Amino acid sequence: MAITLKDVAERAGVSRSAVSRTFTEGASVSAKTRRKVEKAAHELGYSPNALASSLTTGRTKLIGLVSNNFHNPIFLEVFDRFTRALQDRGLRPLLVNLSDETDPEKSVRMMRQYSVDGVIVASSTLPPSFARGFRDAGVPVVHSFGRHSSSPQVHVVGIDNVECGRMAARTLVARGYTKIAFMGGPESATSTQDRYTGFMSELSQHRDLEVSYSFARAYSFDAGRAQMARLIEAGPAEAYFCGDDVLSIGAMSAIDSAGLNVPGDIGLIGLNDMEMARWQNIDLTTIRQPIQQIIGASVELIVAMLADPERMPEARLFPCRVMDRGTLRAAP
Amino acid sequence: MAITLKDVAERAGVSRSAVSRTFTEGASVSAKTRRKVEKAAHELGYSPNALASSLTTGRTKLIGLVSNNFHNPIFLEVFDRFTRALQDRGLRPLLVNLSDETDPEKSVRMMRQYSVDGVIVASSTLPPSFARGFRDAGVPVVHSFGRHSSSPQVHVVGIDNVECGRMAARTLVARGYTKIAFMGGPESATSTQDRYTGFMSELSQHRDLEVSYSFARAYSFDAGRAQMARLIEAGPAEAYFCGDDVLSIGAMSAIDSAGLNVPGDIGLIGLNDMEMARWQNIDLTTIRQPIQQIIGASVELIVAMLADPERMPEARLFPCRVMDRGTLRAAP
DNA sequence: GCTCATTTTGCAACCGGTTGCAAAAATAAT
DNA sequence: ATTATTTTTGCAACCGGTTGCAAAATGAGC
Repeated sequence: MAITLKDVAERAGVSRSAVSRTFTEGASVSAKTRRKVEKAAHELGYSPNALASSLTTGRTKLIGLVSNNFHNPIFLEVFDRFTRALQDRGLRPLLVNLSDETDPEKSVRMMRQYSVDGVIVASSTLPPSFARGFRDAGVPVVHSFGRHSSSPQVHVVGIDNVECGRMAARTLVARGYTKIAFMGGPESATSTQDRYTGFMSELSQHRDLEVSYSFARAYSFDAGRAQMARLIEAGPAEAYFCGDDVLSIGAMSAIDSAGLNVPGDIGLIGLNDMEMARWQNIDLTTIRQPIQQIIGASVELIVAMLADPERMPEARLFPCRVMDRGTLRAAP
Repeated sequence: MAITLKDVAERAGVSRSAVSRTFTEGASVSAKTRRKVEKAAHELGYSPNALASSLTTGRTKLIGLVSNNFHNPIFLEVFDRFTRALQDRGLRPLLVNLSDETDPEKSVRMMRQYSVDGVIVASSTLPPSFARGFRDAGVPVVHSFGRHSSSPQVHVVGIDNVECGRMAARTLVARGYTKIAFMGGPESATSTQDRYTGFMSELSQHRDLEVSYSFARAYSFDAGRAQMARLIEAGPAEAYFCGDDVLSIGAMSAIDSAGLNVPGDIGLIGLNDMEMARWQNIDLTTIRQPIQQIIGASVELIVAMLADPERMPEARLFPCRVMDRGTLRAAP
């Protein structure tokens, strides 16, 4: 059915090696045979079988893109950017949706079966051990949006969530709020834990403030709305650092439904700065995570690992900054 | 480096064929050798190379998932559903982002190089000819969210956009609006064209109504907001059928910014019923597109084509219905 | 225990490419 | 024109599996 190397070779009247060589970068072929081969290939509509060649070269140009965040709008941006960045480098993303899969072993085996050249784990909630599973199996891996550590075991690209927590705390204090709180994402997420740590550590220096915290059951609108409704019921704080933007929007909606006003009655600051945060009817004050750079660096790193799999793991963290919009009151 | 069939065979003291057979469904192996092989495989941590086996079997279990809608929040739901549905059947989605790629030839060649078993084109804007390119290359293809025709050349799964246009028109008329308009997505999108056609054809029967139309430059928040701002400037209609939900939300924002009120001053009805439409601070009246069913049917069809590539192309259309929320006034 | 049917097994060829190596051809040097 | 050097070419083996076929092993029946 499909046209193979052999067909082209016969038509061009050369050996199979000659054909193979015309299609591989930097191989030795004379201009004359190259022309002959290209002509034959074109006439037959031949395109080389990438998978067959991967057998001998050991390269598939397949990159596993593993995520469990298929419900957070920001991940549409993430997938868009990742797929483009990979495509630009001639790599192909093999998508793995972890949403209902709990066993890390399974996805490791899966990726090995398809002999991907590398894996990008894009998740702010999975523990470092997950990415380590790939490394242990000898698969180059980069954990994007992951938790960093001083002695990283795998490449991590993302932000300093602890510092972001501090930044949020400082911002709320600077705006003169005295009764402030953390409304985090799921407690099991590493990003939640780190943001909590930073937030609390910064505030521990201010003995005059009333500080509290709670967690939503997921990074989702519904969870944010439900949690904020509970908080309002119990008597809310003046301002909240929400786990991320989508939680903030959920919280906003609950505040609205309770007949209260943002930022008049309750101030909110999110994290991510997803596209939607800029929508004028949302206009969320939030901490901007430089997605584009994180993804750029992630792809760069995975490419570097293809060349040198033994490369020492590093953590690349990008600075975040507050995007001041309409959900916090002005500084006093 | 990696463990191969041969390694397992040696360790188990059997032939390579025996090992291969224990790992292929319905092959003839005695219980005894199967035990030996499984033991050895487990000890070595062997997992078969899916790509190598694809060479002889002609099956990669790779499905190309091609889309150009990486900016519409609804597509996060779409990707989530697709990846899960495919995974559940042991298939792997190979993601192709068409956003900045214009040449269909190129993606066809790409898919052929990776010898995907089939392709799902998930797009409401690409013309039928795009999917046909795959079919012509001998690749099984399903066009999800695509335009249907009476004599489909490829499998199409989606909705009847013309009928949806009519439905929107009927709804607006039933609510007593007399000055109504269509604010479509990009004019080049097949979905826009069809919805426009249906909308207009339904309204052509009502000579007493004032009907107008315009198009936004994309299915996006910004485009919807900008377009509605223009319309308000020029003197708006009483109610709009917007190309999709994200356009509606953009429009809502513009109406809000102009100091007008939804649905008091301007009524809106969208299309899709994405998760966000249900958010209480958006609460969009919209026409529900049964995404889950569309995706289920798409995957079912692609699987069916794997078994029988010659299967006659069919169009599977699912009915839509109006989700009545807060952006249209009640019937008079 | 022997024959015959059935199951299990290994051999070897093949899938569609790549690549080391030595022979052949082209080019450069004398 | 002859020889030395470089480039191009084809052969053959290999990548990691699968599979048709015939031989070997097993089991049934007598």
